[in-house]
Amino acid sequence: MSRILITSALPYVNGIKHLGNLAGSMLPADVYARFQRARRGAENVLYICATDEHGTPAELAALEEGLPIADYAAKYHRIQKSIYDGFQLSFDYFGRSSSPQNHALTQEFARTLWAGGHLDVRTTRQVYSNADKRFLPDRYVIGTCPHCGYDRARGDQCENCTRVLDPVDLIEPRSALSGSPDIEIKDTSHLFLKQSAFAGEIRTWIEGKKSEWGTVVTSIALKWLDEGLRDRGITRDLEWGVPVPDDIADGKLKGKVFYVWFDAPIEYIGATREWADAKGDPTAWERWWRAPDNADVRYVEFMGKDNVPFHTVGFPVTILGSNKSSNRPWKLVDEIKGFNWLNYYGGKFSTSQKRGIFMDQALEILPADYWRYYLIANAPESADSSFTWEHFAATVNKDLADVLGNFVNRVLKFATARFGSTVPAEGKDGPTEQDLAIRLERLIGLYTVQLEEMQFRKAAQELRAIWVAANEYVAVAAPWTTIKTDPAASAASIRTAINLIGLIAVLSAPIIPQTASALAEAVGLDPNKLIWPTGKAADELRKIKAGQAFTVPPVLFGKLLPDQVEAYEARFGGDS
RNA sequence: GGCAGCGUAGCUCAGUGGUAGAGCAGGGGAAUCAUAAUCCCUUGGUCGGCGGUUCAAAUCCGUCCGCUGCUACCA
Repeated sequence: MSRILITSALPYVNGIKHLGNLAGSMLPADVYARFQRARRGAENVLYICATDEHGTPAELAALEEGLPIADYAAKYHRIQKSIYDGFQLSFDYFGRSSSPQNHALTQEFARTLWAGGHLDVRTTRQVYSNADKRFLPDRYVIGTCPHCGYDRARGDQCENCTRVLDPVDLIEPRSALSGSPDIEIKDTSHLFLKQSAFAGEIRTWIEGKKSEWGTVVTSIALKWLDEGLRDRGITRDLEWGVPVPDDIADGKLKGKVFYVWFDAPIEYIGATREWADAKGDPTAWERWWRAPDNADVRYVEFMGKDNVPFHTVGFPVTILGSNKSSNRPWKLVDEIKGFNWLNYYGGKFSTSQKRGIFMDQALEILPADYWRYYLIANAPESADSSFTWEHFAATVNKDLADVLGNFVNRVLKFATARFGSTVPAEGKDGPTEQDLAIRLERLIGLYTVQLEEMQFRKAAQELRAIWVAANEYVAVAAPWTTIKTDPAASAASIRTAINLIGLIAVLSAPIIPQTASALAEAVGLDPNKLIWPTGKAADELRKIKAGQAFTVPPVLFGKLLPDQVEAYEARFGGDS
């Protein structure tokens, strides 16, 4: 059995993430990981994620909270982790890009790249703020736009006229942090990754993946290549980060750290090493990441479209460059699943404007499965998708409460009333059960293919179709009618219907794991041992035997009422 | 400005050359086990506009309009 390595883009440590981050990388990756574990065994799947902790925004956020950056990063790592636990994200390990493991790996990659001639030192001119005592990234310099006169233009781009700027273009430039005009342009040296040398190799690679990867990914990657790959600075003048080792460039870069986009993808490997160390098997990470021991590993990355350039160009250059001088090459990604944006009422989720829903708030309102189902059924796969409370409520009420929840409830309540609390033994399967099995076999096949191909919207549609098929079965079998004339037939229908609940638990588990566990427990299955169906559907419908005790779980999904929807809109800034 | 993606039924979206599809909403019916839930049937679209290629275009090409995003020192 081949193994699958899964990573989702590292959430930035800067505060609490909103639902867009969940929908566009972590949640689909988790669904895929859960599906693959059920299919090929948990030991053949490794799902890795981590907080991305370096960079200017984190340092500034720490200043704002009055915390040392290390404490700030630790705090938000902890907070994010607990929220992801709440959403049932089943990381095998959730690491930190500031870990010692990542420091070591990042420095090792840099040394190898330096030795291989893939890095060089260049002097750049950078804005320095004397008041803030730090270099400022372009966007943290503000001033008057030379083109349109907008007086709060940022150094990278004017938000008013959308023109791309250089900080030196600005009239009356000042620091965006302190507002101080006491800034100057200073020379500073940085390491550059010679990406341009890899343009041909990257293009060949991307072209080869064109039919396999989605348009979001390949079109963004090819756009960068078409515009010409530029070499990229991979160090910064900051305190917090992975230090550039002294043995690179004769110590000329002493005191500088690597650019967050250099060390963040390496943390995929770093976090795997954290995982290996944590479980006391310190070389286990290499069996996933390095040839030849990882020959059976397929590596899949999940990310939003903003991350695509770094995963199709930057990180691959790091890997390919290092591999040129290694007899144990690093794993290059096999498949990239990219997502568009989840919008909020057609606009962006916005922290500053208090629009949209943050993950901690979402969990306060409703359990994880409500969000997980909605976000997978409406995943921004082919285009941006838009969250509205009306749509959310309609989806939850119809699909989860009416179609799934009510099915379980109607079957188990009727069964308890007529047959007690164990699965009845009477009666035999007939043509109705055969029809059901034929239908399920087809639906399970379609659903499995969609999950395997990571078509999440379609997968959710197929899962829903399975729930509908369950309702159709009981409507045709009508045990409430047959109970009057042919109690054995009624018993057989109920036995099949209870097995349907068990099967639904297995099939639903990747998307709605908490509900799946509740269903499994209700019909006497071990929720930790749900195996993906591979055999005949008819056999799947006979797994739960006569005499098995079952319980009626509390109502699985409540409905969102119109006045609640209105209240949420008011609270979260929805405008309908 | 340049580039990319999108524009299909009231809503959310499939469909990439061969007689327009799904779910929801709307309408009709059945059933009464169940969270008044379910099941069946059904109304509804000149596939953004215009032009072209083709025996045949939602699908390919051109052009225009609209929405969204990206444009490399935010990540």
